[in-house]
Amino acid sequence: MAEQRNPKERKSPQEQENPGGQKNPGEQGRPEEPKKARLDKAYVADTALDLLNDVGLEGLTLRAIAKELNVQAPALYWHFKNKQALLDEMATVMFRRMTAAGSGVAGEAGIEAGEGIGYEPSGTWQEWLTQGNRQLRATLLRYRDGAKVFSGTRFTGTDHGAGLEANLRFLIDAGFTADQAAWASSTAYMYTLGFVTEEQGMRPYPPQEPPAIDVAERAERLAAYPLAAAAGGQLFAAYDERFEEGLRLIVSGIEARYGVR
Amino acid sequence: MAEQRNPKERKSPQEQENPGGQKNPGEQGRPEEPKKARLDKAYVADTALDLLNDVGLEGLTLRAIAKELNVQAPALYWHFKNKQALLDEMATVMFRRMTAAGSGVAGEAGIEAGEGIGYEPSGTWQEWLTQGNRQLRATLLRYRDGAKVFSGTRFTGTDHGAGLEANLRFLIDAGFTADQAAWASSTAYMYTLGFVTEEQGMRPYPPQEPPAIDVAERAERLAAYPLAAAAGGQLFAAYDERFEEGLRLIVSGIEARYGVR
DNA sequence: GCATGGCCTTAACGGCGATAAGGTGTCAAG
DNA sequence: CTTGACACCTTATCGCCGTTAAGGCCATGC
Repeated sequence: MAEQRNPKERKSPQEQENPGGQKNPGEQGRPEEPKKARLDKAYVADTALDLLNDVGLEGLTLRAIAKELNVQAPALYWHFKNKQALLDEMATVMFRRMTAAGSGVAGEAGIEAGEGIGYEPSGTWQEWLTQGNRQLRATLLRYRDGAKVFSGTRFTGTDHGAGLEANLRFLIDAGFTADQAAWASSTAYMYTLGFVTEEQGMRPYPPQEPPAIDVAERAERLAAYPLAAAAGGQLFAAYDERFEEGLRLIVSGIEARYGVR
Repeated sequence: MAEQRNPKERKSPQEQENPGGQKNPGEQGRPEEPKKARLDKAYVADTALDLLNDVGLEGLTLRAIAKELNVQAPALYWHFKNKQALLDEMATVMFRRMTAAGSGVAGEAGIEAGEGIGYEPSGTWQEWLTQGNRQLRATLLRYRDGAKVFSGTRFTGTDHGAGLEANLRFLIDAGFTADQAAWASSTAYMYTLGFVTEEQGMRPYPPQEPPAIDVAERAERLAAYPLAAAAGGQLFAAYDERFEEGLRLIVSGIEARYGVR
């Protein structure tokens, strides 16, 4: 199944990989109403991913997706056995886009870089791991509820295999044992996923201020707990710095505990 | 709101904190069919939490909860403005149960110990943090989809305030700055939440073998990626040890980076 | 020219969260 | 003792969800 698409823009299946052949002959509808384009898995997943940013996960219904595709909802069942399968495909697309930017991160359900394109091992393992998890976070943040979609998924293909392999390889080559490599990348992965899940739970989309929780109001409610109130500002804002600091803590821990610098 | 209930068994609101007063007078139904007991928030949340372990989050419908309570579904709207409010209450109950066992963990939405009962500061900050996150994981694991219920929640009360306060206080007393304390506990919290979310996504409930993913089958699929396949065994089993190792990594990182031992 | 089968449509089902409106029992005021 | 108010629950119903069944259209291969 050598399915590869360029990740630039969402295209109908006709446009992609059919540059010469003329399908869809009886073009007689109004030009305003986009003419019905044959669907395929990737196109549907792509469209759904776009729609996700508009309506969020709870608004992402099959009917809404179908409408976006100028199609009736049951049509989707020709391409996916159920909604979860569509969500899985969406997560796979997200994953491919992340790896397209390169760098490594690995974990539980398989989350990592590589996948066909050349993962270029370069820099220290610290940079590799940090950059990989940054990349993961950035990818998840690109989509509303991205972390939930992602972690609700079980990867079915072997897409993640190559990436996980590359990731472990890199760490092992840097001097870790296989177990240590797995532990290290898994810990960072769990942290990142947990972080972004919370972040997206609190933050509106698209990422912008003000946050969903009124920091001032919260401080008042917690007046009896000065430290907690003070931490509130730290905790509900400055996600970027907090994420980076956590990553640094984990990297420091790996260095200290496994003695690999 | 000095609401404290012993966490042994689920009790109807009549039984709890009404030892003398006689409500529900005309007791004339069959003893087999449990007589309709007046509801209240805590009783409903308690029942829903029990039901959660049977049916999972996606099976936890208002109608199912109502049936468990021998009541019609709309009755729940008298006590909760909507389903999310019920889920919030459930998370609060989980939180209280965790703190009843004592120890500290703090994070984003507020997750920590204390709450009325005396949090007893004892031991090193390393033990405090480790034990707190262990406690958090154990609590989340007690309920099917516990992590999802928990992290989908925004705490409304000030329940978590006292605990967060205690947690930060402990770390600051141990020698951290306020920022460091917040970063450290937040990082550990994100890790734990991410870990258990993934763990519960992979594992059936109740926690038992075999895991949801066939390790052998997976290894075969990933035959081309020997490291990844080998890591699969590590990654999909032995959750306890992996969690502990990740915690150790984080604690080591805090020690190393902040220089507090 | 006709059958085949891939892809989509229309129709409908059961179940969901939620709302509206009305009943019933408890209890304090008169 | 009567009455009115109000807390709490019921019945009926809404619109939307994911999903299934059945059938129609149309490009293609013989």
